[in-house]
Amino acid sequence: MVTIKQVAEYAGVSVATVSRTLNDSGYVGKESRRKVEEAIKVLGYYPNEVARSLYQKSSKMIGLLLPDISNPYFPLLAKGVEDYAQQNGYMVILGNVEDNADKEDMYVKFFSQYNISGVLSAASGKRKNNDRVPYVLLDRALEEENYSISTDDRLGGKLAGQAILESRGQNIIVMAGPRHVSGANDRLSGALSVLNAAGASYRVFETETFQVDRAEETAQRLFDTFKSFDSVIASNDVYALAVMKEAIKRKYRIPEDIQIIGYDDMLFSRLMYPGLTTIAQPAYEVGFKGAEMLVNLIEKKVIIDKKVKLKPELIRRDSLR
Amino acid sequence: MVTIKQVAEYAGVSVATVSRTLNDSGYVGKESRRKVEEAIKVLGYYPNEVARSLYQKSSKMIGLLLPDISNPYFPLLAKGVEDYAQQNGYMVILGNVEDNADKEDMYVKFFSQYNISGVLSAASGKRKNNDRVPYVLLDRALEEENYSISTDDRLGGKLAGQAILESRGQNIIVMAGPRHVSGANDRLSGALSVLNAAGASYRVFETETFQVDRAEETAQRLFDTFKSFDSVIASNDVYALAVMKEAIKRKYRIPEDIQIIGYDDMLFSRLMYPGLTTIAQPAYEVGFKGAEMLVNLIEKKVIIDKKVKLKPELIRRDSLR
DNA sequence: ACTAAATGTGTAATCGGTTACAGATTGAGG
DNA sequence: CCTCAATCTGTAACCGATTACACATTTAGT
Repeated sequence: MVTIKQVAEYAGVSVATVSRTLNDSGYVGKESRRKVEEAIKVLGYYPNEVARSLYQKSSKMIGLLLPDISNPYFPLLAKGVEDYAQQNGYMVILGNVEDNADKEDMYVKFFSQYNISGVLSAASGKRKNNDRVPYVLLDRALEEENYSISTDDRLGGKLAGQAILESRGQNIIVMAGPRHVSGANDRLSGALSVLNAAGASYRVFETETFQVDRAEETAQRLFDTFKSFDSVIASNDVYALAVMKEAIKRKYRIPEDIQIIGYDDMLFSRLMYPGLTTIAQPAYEVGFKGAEMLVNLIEKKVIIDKKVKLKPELIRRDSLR
Repeated sequence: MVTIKQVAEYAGVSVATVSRTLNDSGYVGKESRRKVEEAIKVLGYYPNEVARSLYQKSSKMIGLLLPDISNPYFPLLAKGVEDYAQQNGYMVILGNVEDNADKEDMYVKFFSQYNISGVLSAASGKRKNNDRVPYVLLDRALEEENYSISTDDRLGGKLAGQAILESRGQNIIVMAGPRHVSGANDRLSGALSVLNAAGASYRVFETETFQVDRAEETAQRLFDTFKSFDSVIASNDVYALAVMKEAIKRKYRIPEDIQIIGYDDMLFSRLMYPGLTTIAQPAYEVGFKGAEMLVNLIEKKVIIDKKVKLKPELIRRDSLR
């Protein structure tokens, strides 16, 4: 690796001058600048970020904490983060924390060992942000006064409820996601508020997990528990799919006999037959805007909103009448 | 942040002694060790990796280059990498390179600026590995003599071909993935070898991309191009799904009229109705073993196989007769 | 022409670790 | 009791950058 010292030597100036040229800081004479630029080009020099970040006590890296990369929602979010970061000269460090507070702590410690300049967290943990590092919450707006980007899940729930009402759902099953996921509660309460206002008749089906492997079994249980219903508001697309599969297996027609609405809009939701009507969450945008907010925080720019809520959107396909 | 200097001071020894205690290197007296450990505990000290890596010219970070995180195959792979890394004290830096050689170069440069100790790449680019950093290829075993972990795609293709033959495919369409993806070629040639050996009649349908948004359109084109066929070997699960959807839309029954086999085994493949029979790729394992190989390379342990090929597996569900 | 401000440059300290080297102490063997 | 090796420990150099400070040289203003 070529160092600043070698550049200085080649250019016939001191390392300070090279550094000033690199960072456009302080005064640098015309001729010196030319010689330094020449040397940099000839030697193919680029600065060592480790040395830089040792002195600055901060590197151009941001940490991204995810509860589960294999859940299809998060890769999209990660892509948004990565795109913004990359465009602004930051690197993303990935941490898969699996709803495990210890793992989360471990990562936060790791991060600080590497002088990471900020953290983006979609993980559940309520960190007491005693470390001075900028922290932005993704998709988990807690009550406290921290920065966050999230989807308006209550609105999403309302949208789903409205869509079902508009397509004349009479006998509705509302699947409630796990209680400990705050977004799931908001969706439920949003949906119920609309249903209640319209005086519709519905029943709530509790599911205790978002785990994919349990989806099929849960769908079976739903059909076994409730005899007759004509509409299902699923807690997410994976469950919607499982319900759809079970419905078709049991010879119901979709949407004629049973209509279904999902939540998330995963890529396969439109590849189903019939296409799944669902509430799209702007996962990519959550990631992108989260990264933007974090970088602004790091670079101490003004931030208008501490808490940004993005709007979900109804995607009409064929699983509603 | 508490530094080694403060620890030394508190313990009443020199920084060298603290460092020796931390790294179990050189001689450290019993009493000194005790005092240092005490001080570390009291002060809550943990070493700054940036400083360490500046001197060592290598950090405990590995770079992971992915062509597209939003493609559902890669998150699983990433999880495998992340799990192994985390268990062995390494951090993972994510780079989404999108089949873009410039972006890949940019990342490799980024990585070297951060003294990254190794790179795991699932990206297409054939890097002239002139940098001395350990490099392991994931799922892209090139001819050259570099390290790699990949799936035996030829075998996967054969498995698919055999499965179709066993379920009495008469008139087979084989979808060829993009030519520039080496794995896609291997699958194709594997499938064809089996089909040829059996003297089966088939036609090859070329697709030029693995992009998800093009899947539906491609499936329509397939049906428009070929009048009659009873079996499809799809280039991956997304395409298999799109073909299934189009088939159902056109009132074909699956698997009675048309049977379909996919490739990858994505999570939604079993949530379809009918469940998609497919060739499962051990994505998680590719990631995990790749990380293992890389870490062994970094730590200069002996490596038995430079090129590891993992076996794909047939997952029987309901889309074959 | 004379002073003050603006500009240009190099030396050395600093960031927080690791380690070569030297000097001190202890212990074993003769 | 002496010698030599083994064991401990501290000082200082080093990793590759940034920057405070001192000093030199221009430039501007009167």
